[in-house]
Amino acid sequence: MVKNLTARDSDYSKWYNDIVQQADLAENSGVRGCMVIKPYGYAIWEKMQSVLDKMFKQTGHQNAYFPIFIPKSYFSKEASHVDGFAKECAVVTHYRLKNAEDGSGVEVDPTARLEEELIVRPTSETIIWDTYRKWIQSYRDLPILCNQWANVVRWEMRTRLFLRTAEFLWQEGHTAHATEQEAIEETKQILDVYADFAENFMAMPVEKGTKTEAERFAGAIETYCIEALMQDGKALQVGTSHFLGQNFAKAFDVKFATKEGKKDFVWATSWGVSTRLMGALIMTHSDDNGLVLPPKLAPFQVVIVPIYKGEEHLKQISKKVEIVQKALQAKGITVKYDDRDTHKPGWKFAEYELKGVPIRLAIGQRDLENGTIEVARRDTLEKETYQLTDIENKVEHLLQQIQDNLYRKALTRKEEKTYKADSFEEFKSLIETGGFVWAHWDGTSETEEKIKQQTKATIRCIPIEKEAELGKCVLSGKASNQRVLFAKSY
RNA sequence: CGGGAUGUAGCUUAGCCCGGUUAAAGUGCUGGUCUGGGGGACCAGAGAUCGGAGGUUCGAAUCCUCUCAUCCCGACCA
Repeated sequence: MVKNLTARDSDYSKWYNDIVQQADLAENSGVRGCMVIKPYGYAIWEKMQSVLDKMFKQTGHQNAYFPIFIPKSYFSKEASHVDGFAKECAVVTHYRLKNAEDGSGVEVDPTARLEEELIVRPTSETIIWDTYRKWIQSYRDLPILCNQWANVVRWEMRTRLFLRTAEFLWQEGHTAHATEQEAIEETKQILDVYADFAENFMAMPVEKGTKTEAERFAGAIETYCIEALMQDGKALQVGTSHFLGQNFAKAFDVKFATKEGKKDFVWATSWGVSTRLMGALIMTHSDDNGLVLPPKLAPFQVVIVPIYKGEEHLKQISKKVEIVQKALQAKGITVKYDDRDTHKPGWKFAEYELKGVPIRLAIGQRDLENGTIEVARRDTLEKETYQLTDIENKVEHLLQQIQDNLYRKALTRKEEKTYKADSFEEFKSLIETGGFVWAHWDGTSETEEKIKQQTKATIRCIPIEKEAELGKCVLSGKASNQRVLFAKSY
């Protein structure tokens, strides 16, 4: 029987869950709010990691690793940081189990209580700045440019696979600088790296900007972000880069001797992207037939399906396939040849479509006779028969075309769903429709909050390249010199 | 934490209101035959202490009580 995906139009979030499960990306686990990332899903994450990791290294960063546990006392040192995370921290209180006396299994040994409780990291600023204090004495020790790939835990009430889970995987960069200017530049540089990655690898257009005070990272002076628009018209924050000022340096007493021999606090940044990118990737390109992957992030870019009758016939085809496969691999194209006899061609076609493989090649008797191969592209679902000659160049070209086409489609969709509103009535109805709405805002948290209460829309970001435009706040009517980006968000 | 709902085969569910043979179906799984250019057909099989505990009854998946778990809505959420 046909596995049926829920259609996007009938129930978007069910469609999303169906894709995650049926494309073998992830599933819920025995632990509430925590997911199992399955091999195929993890392979996509590994692709993302390897691209980003290269980008971080090219910009001078090094990887390191800091502990998953943070002493409670460290956590208390930066006041707003505590406020931001306290409500969703998992806490380790004991270090030993024992057999229950009634034989019902194991229980926590009450005599093994930790003297100081440990927080499972929701983010690592505190433990890292406690460490940086020891690393930094002089301006000569700066800058420090570290990144870590790690898991973090935030005890969320409502979770969704990839988009919001209690445990998730991410990278967190933590840098230390001698000057404010340098730290701000670092923050912006990383934002550019994220935007570059989103657009050129994920084929996902983003808006760059800064967060309002209400949406800012707990402990940051300024939070920069990239925001993407999903197919259902809701925004998703996909990356953040924070200028932390001297907040953590002061909280952890990290000072350095300047060239002039004076003491000053160190300037800091932190930045991260997480497995939420997987959710963004799914919701940006996929359709009612399943996942659609941009070639640059697909675990394998091409799948080859043989169509045959009997073992002898398969051998003949496999010989031909081997030649094609080698030619493609020589081009650096990743190929999977699925010659399993346990599944039929039709089944395989549907399966790889569901899994978003960019190009499918099929080869059968007809092709053996004609020296051809069938080429199907996932993004448009078009099928064409190509001559085998020079197939590797044709496929290489097609992969690039698919990558470009996905970006163009996503960009068009984003532009179509981006509006300007000049009255509150207009604003409300556009927000209701779904999409990005540019509107004037008077700059106060009160207005921001009122708008949120009335429309559920939040300010996603304040654009960086400021297009000065005088206007009046869409709610209060007070003067404003710039539009900001509103949307309902995940 | 407030409101609502659901637990029956690996998965999705029927049966429950109105108690009565051996708990039903689809899908998935195993074996076989035919098949093979878009999730194939047929045949034969395996698979469930009906979430758990207690109670009512001659008899409980079904009724009652308690309990556990999960899901949805709200609140909360860089």
